[in-house]
Amino acid sequence: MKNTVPLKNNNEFLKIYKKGRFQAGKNVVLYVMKNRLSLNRLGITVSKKFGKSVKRNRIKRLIKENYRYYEELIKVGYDIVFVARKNDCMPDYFDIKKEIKFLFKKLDLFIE
RNA sequence: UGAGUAAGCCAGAUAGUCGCGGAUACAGUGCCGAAAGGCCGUAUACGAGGAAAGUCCGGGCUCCGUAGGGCAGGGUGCCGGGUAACUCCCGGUGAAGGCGACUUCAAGGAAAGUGCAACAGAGAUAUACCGCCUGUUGGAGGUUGGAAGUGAGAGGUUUGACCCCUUACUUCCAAUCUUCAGCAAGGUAAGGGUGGAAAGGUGAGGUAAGAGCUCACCAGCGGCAUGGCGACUUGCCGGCUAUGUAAACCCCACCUGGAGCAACACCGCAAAGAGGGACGUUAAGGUGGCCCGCCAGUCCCGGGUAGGUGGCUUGAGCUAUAUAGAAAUAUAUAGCCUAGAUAGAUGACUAUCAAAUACAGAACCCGGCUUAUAGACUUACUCAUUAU
RNA sequence: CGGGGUGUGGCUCAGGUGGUAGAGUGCUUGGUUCGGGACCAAGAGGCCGUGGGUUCGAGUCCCGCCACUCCGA
Repeated sequence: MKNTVPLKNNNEFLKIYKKGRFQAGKNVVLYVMKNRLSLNRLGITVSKKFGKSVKRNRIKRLIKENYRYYEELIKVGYDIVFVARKNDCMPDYFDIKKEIKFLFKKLDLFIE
């Protein structure tokens, strides 16, 4: 991931939840805020309520993989946070892919 | 063939494309830096589990100055062995369950002492309500004996009265038996009916009625002998009966200082810990409950950062073989190096295999236990049925 | 990652020393009132988080799980 660094601090997450734009999907919620850098910063959050550690790791990996797929197609200079939502059945790779495409479109992040 | 018991093993594989982590090697007159080095790039091999989980035990390691003794507290609890250690493992003993293979068991002491045992029941750790028996008092009835009276008969003296004998009936007295009622009386604990439990069980003798009162067998207790390292087994003898509960206090034996890698050590940042104040050798303080012992300093106060490095993976390690042992396990030899992250690396897609799906993700490290778990396989054994 | 704590009527909590599980509030019914509230009386509602064990008998004692929650740089 060339243009992306991970987002680490808790207060950065809080800032994005408070001031950023968001769009909710079935399995994930996407928060987006402009930063003044020439890169994107990515954060993924999964709460303990989602499941045990295997499930939490699984959803994180699926989101990361899909972000990697779309990375070159989206605009630069944003903080992006994904929040996994608890659902009855575990989503697979293609569910997440579809949903992330939909969310990016809604928040107008694709390069024209 | 069916049903079952025990032990063990695997935890998708192969190929391709993209992606992640640390390690090693290489390269670029690349970027940052005074340098050490870091970042970017390429290649190579490696990269979660049988439970990584729960954190229930044990140990290593680190710090608390030392980690000593005693008390308290906590833990363990049939016997022998294994181990660094254990609440673990192996083998055995006993008890319980199963037709059996086999499984399960916190399995020391209740005769050191204390506590508790609701309700029910006559009575709850010994008692005596009912009952049974004896004694005694009274009533009723039967039998026997005696006395009196009446009637009848016979006899004697006879006019008769009267006397004697026999028999029947009535009354009274005594003895005895049966039965009923009572007793501030005694004996008894077989029977009643409650309860989880009523001071051994069954049968016979015995007795006024009964009772281990006596005897036989059984259970339990003690002693001796036998076999065994031992738990214990088997046999003989003795006394004659001992409620349950110790996952109630307790007694006995053994073990046990506390805290945890967010321990801890070093570096850096910061106006600043190389600071200030208080107490002190008769004392106070520390030793994470107390005392003794020991120590020589101890205690209190105020700000910020929450960064980096080490600890961090070569270890009670893994594999193979041999030897010792019944086994757990130990020893020897040879070979191997097999995650080490720090917001936290293993993922995605395609194809093939009949199918790829369970529980589930290392965080200082080991040995166990417990719990979760789709499917597939191997070995040994038991029972039932059929055929030979 | 490590160390603790708590689960009892719908809700907030007692009971923890083995012997029929209780309080307040809420709910239902009746009374009182013209009606409501307040008040009075009666009642329902619990296998004490869950699975075993010890015991004659566990909410209580012991062991294993589950859920929630607090603390530690």
